[in-house]
Amino acid sequence: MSHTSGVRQAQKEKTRRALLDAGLRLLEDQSLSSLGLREVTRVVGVAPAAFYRHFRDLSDLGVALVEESLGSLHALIRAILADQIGDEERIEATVEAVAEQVRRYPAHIRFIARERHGGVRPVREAIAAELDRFADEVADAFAPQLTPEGWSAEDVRILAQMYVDHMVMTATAFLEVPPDRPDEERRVADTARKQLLLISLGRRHWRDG
Amino acid sequence: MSHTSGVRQAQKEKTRRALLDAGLRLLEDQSLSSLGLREVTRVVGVAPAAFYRHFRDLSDLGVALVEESLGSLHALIRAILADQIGDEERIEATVEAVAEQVRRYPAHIRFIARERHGGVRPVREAIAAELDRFADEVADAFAPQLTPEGWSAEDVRILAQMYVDHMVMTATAFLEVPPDRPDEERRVADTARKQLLLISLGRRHWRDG
DNA sequence: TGTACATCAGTGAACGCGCGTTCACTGATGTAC
DNA sequence: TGTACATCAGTGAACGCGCGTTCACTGATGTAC
Repeated sequence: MSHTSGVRQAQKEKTRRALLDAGLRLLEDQSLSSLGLREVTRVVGVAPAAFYRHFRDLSDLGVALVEESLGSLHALIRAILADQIGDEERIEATVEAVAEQVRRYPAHIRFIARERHGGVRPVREAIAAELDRFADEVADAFAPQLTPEGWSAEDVRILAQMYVDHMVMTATAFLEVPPDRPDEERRVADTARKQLLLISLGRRHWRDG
Repeated sequence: MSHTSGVRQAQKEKTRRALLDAGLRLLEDQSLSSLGLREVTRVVGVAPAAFYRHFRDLSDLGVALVEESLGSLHALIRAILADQIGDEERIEATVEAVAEQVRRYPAHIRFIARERHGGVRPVREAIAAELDRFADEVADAFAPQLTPEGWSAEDVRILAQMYVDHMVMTATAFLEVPPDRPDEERRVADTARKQLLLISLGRRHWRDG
């Protein structure tokens, strides 16, 4: 089993990580379709040709970044959904979790926001697929409560999609807050909470509206 | 007043339009930061240097495209807001208007969606400024009804922003429908209407929630 | 443990190519009288 | 209306530059015995 423990393997993995990190860093001020392969290898300090030992091309690296970027968010959402808590606490927890995620991984979030509708199809498709899986999970978490209230599966899914879209929107709103402006950050959080509350109110009155 | 009527002036304007159209067309499958100046002039059939008679650089052309892209949408929204009609009819009219706009100007809408968080700052800022003006207008249209109900100006503005964001979201959802799939298009419209209805229900119960 | 051979991540030089920008120019359009 | 000069949108050649990709290579790591 030299595959997982060798020195060579570990060094290769280290270079791969460095390429991903350099790519992500460079993507803070440009989009994937204008990122250069040589630019990435220059930051890492390896020869341009070394890139091909790890990725077929830059869109391949982009897809790897999608998985990494949405992976942590995914785990986080699942944790919030699992908790059996009331609407208002859930809203509070969701907005705080999104804020924290943006604080910790701003480059990942920016990458997703930028490339979601960006110029590189495989990356766009990877993001769309991940966000769809998100919405499915949210729908599964809502179904036990809403189905007995008379909600159809389609309507539950529509609501779930709205939550996911709102989360992405909120994340990008946090991103646009300049650093060291906690007042603006609070305003964004406040807006997000109110919007979630509005959706929540709509949901409660859905069947009697 | 040779400025508005001369033959020379008219020909210059024609070339400028051709550059904008070529740019927009090329931006259907790539993002602005990877678009080439020579690529644009090649499509138009002029020398690369001719570009500089019309725009300083490609991000300058991008900003011009933002104004053009959001201008027509702007007029359209104002028309919907001006009509004194009920919630459900307004939702119907809004979704249909967005669908029609996407059918007519798909490239413009795609451009906005792509560059809203894209890699070119001046363009991002132009889009953000235009969308903010949208939200202001929507807020102004809602205020007369909501203020007497006890809504604060901030909350009206938050609601307005939610509508604008939802419209952009719906537009991009329509864009992702493959051509000649009226069934999928209907599904997107249905989802958009239900989401707007949910927001509308939330709004009605805002003050007694 | 020691030796001989295999693997393969990273090198460095080379390639052809298209890019953005500059410049002096041309010739049709515009203006003054 | 006709003439002489000014303007300026578009030309075409030239420039230096960095790009992505290829290739045979090197030398440290891994494997078999």
